[in-house]
Amino acid sequence: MGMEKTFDAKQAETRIYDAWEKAGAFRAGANASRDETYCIMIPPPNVTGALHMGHAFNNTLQDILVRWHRMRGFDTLWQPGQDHAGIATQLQVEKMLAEESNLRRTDMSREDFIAKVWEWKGKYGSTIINQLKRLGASCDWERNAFTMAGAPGDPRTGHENSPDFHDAVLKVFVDLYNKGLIFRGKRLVNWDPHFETAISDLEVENIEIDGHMWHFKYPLAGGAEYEYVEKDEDGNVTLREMRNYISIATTRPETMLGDGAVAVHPSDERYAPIVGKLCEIPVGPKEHRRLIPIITDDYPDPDFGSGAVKITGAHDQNDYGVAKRNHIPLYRLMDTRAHMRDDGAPYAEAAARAREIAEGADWDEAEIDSLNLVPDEYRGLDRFEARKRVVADIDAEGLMIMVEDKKIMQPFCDRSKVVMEPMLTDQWYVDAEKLAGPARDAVKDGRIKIMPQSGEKVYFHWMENIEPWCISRQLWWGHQIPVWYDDEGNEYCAASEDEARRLAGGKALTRDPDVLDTWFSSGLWPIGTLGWPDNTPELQKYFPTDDLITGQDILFFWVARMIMMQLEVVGDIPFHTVYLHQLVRDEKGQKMSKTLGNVIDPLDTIEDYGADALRFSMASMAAIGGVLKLSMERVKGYRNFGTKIWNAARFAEMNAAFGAATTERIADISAFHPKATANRWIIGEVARAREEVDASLAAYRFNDAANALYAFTWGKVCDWYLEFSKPLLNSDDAQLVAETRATMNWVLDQVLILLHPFMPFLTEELWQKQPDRAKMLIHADWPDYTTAELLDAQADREMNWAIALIEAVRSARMQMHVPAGLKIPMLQIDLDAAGQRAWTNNEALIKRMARIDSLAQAPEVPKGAITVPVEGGTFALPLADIIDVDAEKERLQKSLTRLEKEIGGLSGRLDNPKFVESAPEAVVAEARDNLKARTEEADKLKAALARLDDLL
RNA sequence: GGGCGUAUAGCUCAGUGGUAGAGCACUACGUUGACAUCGUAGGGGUCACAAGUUCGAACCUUGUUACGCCCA
Repeated sequence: MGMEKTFDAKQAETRIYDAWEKAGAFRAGANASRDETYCIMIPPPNVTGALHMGHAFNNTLQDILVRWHRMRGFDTLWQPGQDHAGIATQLQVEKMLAEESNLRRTDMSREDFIAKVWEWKGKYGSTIINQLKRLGASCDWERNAFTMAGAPGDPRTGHENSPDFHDAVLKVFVDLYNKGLIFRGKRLVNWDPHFETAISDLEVENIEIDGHMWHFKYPLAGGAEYEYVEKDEDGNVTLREMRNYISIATTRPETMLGDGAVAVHPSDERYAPIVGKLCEIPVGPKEHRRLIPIITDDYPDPDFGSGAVKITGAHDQNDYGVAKRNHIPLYRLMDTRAHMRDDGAPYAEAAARAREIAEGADWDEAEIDSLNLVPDEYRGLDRFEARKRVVADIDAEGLMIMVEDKKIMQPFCDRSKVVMEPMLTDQWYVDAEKLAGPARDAVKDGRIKIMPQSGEKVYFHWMENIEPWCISRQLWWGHQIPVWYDDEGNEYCAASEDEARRLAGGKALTRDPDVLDTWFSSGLWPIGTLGWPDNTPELQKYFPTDDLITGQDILFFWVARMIMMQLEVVGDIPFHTVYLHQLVRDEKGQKMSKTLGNVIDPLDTIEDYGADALRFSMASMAAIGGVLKLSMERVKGYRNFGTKIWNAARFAEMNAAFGAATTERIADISAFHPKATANRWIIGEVARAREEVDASLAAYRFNDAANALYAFTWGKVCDWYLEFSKPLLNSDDAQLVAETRATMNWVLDQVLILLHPFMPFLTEELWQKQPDRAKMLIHADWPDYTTAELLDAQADREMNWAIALIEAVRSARMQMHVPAGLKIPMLQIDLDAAGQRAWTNNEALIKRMARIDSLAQAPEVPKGAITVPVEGGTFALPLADIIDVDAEKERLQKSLTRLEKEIGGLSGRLDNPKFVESAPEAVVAEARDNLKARTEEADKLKAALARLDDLL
């Protein structure tokens, strides 16, 4: 009963994975045989997540590194876990509640809602973990961590052994607060009107959309007029007219209601006559039109639009800066849903007060914030509806100059996809600038290496322009901020309410309702998962961790913050190397998105081609800094590669060289010295492959490692060695048969070992077909033999000579249309000693593979024979009956042309005295050798061509 | 507008100063006892463009063009 013809991935993968898990093969320290540790922290997927190609790519690379280190005997930990993903998870649960019981979050208490979230997490939160298992990820799942572990209400399902992440997060908050690195302030934040929470700068996506730019007249107060003069570059007057207004352009007319000023550049002569005067916002009830001052500031660009801009400090980042500099009030127009405010005094009252302020009355921030300057008829409207109404009203009054269609950049919230609204609110901030210094230095001085190197440049650029990090979110699902307030608004920051009350001297306290940005907690991932603040054995052993493999897109979100926070909290770097990879795109290079419909689900791919094929594809395309364009054709190709390996093993098994049928094994390769050149040769090739794979992986060149394995396994083992082995295995020489079986058995084992990190399932399945395994392949010992030990230079030369001869004969046969099955005689014209030895040692396999039935000596190439030049000699194929003279001439001429081109290049270089002088000796010597060899070969071809001419 | 990149075979991409590579696709032939998810043999390149450095440039420098991503 032999092996099947193909590997049944569907049937085998879960079985094998279960066996690994059951054996505890992934546990921290499993298979450790040395003191060195190796640790990777998984970028924690969201509990709401489902595996996409980005995860598949990211985790394939991690798994390759982890398996490689584990097999090499490092004390290895791949720390898994999940992120509580504040907004995403809250949204998911709110949706579920709405569908199931038509309830809104606010219909229940915060505690009850949180309980629902935990319940949801217990039910659905492990989806992605099971998917990672399908991919073959060898994480230590018993240590699965969770960024909300230990928070109130945690029932501990799915992360039973996670350290109390919550405690760590609160401790860090309190510490940073006490060091003055966390502060609270009223600033303009990015506000998500859908989720009604602040978000950080990084969570805003600027997208260019089709918009409009409206140009309006802001009439001067009291009907004043001025002479408006426009000049061209040379100072010639191009327009001169009397105006009673100033022209203002805006993409957001609804915010006009909150204008606090109109600003022009101080050097702008056009408006010099009216600077300091008041103008009227052309909207709202006529009798209460608000007046605002015309001021100067460097912000307006005189060449853009009219050169005058309206300043709405509470609803635009740039305007906010201008307003702050010029003491312009920040009038807030919208509520948390970005509807026009519907609170406070009637418009007439508010507008009257605003007028006093514009004319110089004193004011404070609290008063300004309470003033609702939305005219009564717009109150409660959605901002976009308000925009339409404002535009229509101004137009009706004849104050609209024009409206341009324009591409505008609009900020969207990356989660809710609604237009972000800048909003003036109280929020908590981390003083990121203070944390940035040490984080920058860690990369600058090389303690942390970021790959590709361009990532470092991007990192520095961001670090040098870093802004305070807004960390409070107006959500319920998350780490609630550990700050309490007394009746007078004093803050008490402490890790527990008891502690806060002690600080407050027993006063009644209310806790800040906000929660922390999810990235604040994931920023503590490296230490938090290892049990910090307790000094656990794992923390001592695995921290700092080694490699961080993650997507380029979260360099700022996560990587930079981890570096900043770990350095601040424990004074050490979180990892040594950051490997940033690109997003996975479709084969045309487009982002995969639901709207484009080009999403490839990795689970479908695994279903169709097996996890190994997907993994190998990702590895082979993971060039440093490259874009990964995934094509199913490629995955299919690597599925075929798996089949090829499978069949190589099958062949070996049929020949008693693999599996249960194995008769010969090699205990110590360095003490094994086979006789046959082919056996000696392939052993050297294995050593080459091992060195190449190790060197590539050490340099994070996954593609080089994968491609080296592919070329070795298919191109050397299958294409040549297995073919060479056929005559050897059929030999009458029992000793020869035995050594070939032993060699083949060893070679296939090495193929399985070296490929295991890339294709763990198929290789483990094959490995276990041989019953005498001491350990599973996942724990097999990674080899350390070298070419210095195992490569036999003479065998190498001989086999390469034989391969070249076989290829030359095959090529000649094919071009002469010799039937593939036909065995033909060959003549040896001349051959040096090395060639002679190579022939004698490998006669059987050369004859078989070139389909030669006999070799005879001949003094010269007979007329009508085909010349086959090789290194150190010439062979000929007497095909007088079959030969097509023209075809042969064409064949020879083609080779000759190619050679002559090469010869031309080589001699050109060698004739140049400067080349001989300046180039390294080795390069010159190589060129000379090449020239000599090429010239000899060309001479043979010329002679052959001459003989053909004789025939005619 | 600023920053970071990319441009090499029909496609997707490697390429580390010494004269061009892989996979897929394509063409022809082929079931010879591992494998047709295969084998054998082929065809295919002005390395975006221009200038410079160098004995020598796909590779280093500068500029141009086109495209991508990030930030405003």
